[in-house]
Amino acid sequence: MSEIFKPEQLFCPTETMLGIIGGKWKGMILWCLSQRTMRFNELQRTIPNITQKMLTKQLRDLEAYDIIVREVFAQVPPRVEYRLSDHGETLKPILDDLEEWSKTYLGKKIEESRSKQP
Amino acid sequence: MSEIFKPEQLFCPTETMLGIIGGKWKGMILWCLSQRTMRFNELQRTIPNITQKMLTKQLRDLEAYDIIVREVFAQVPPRVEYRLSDHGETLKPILDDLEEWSKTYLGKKIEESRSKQP
DNA sequence: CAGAATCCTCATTGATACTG
DNA sequence: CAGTATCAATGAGGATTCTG
Repeated sequence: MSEIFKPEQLFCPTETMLGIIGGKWKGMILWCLSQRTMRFNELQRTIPNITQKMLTKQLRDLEAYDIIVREVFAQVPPRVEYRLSDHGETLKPILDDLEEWSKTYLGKKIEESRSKQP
Repeated sequence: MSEIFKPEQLFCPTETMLGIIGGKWKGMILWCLSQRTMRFNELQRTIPNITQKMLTKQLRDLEAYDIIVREVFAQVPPRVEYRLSDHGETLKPILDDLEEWSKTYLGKKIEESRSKQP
């Protein structure tokens, strides 16, 4: 997943997708940016425990995949905004579905564990 | 992702989801099993380069998440079949959407790279 | 056939300090 | 503010051997 484009490996579309949104942080970053445009520090404050290094790396990856857009404002102090690209926007319904499925899944799981230990 | 259930960390449904279908192999395994029930060796022959250890581990994970069902037939030689659980079945439309999105994404990417190097 | 057990490598992640 | 740079830890994934 570190090399951004390996056409030989792209025979499986689902794997491509998981390469893009997978990992520990990408889901949360995309969720944040699907709400609105955010600055670097906003993202870091919003996402618990993410380090600067990780946030930077994930943002660079997503940018390379054309999922997000990085806009630099030439001013002091520096200001960099991140937002979903057009590509990224098409991802939103998918992410919503994922969220919906997960909620249902977790709901059932919690129900099950409750009925076992009353 | 190694510990199967950490309720404290499950506040983010999307992350849960990615924990379930993420990783290098789960996508392919789920895709296979969404086609039909398969035996261990069938899966290994179908999925390129996966080792026994990895296949075993991923299958155990998916089983623990209640996404697939493992059925053992008491006979010699041993026979074990894997199939999607009811939970897993609800995942199919999502996987289809992921595949669809990825195809479109890859299509645009190939188009772009073609127009840059004619 | 369907694995379990062991040992190993290397990419991902993290902690910390520094900077234009 | 928005990053780099460096070093250290972790764990996913792999190679190989063995077994009921």
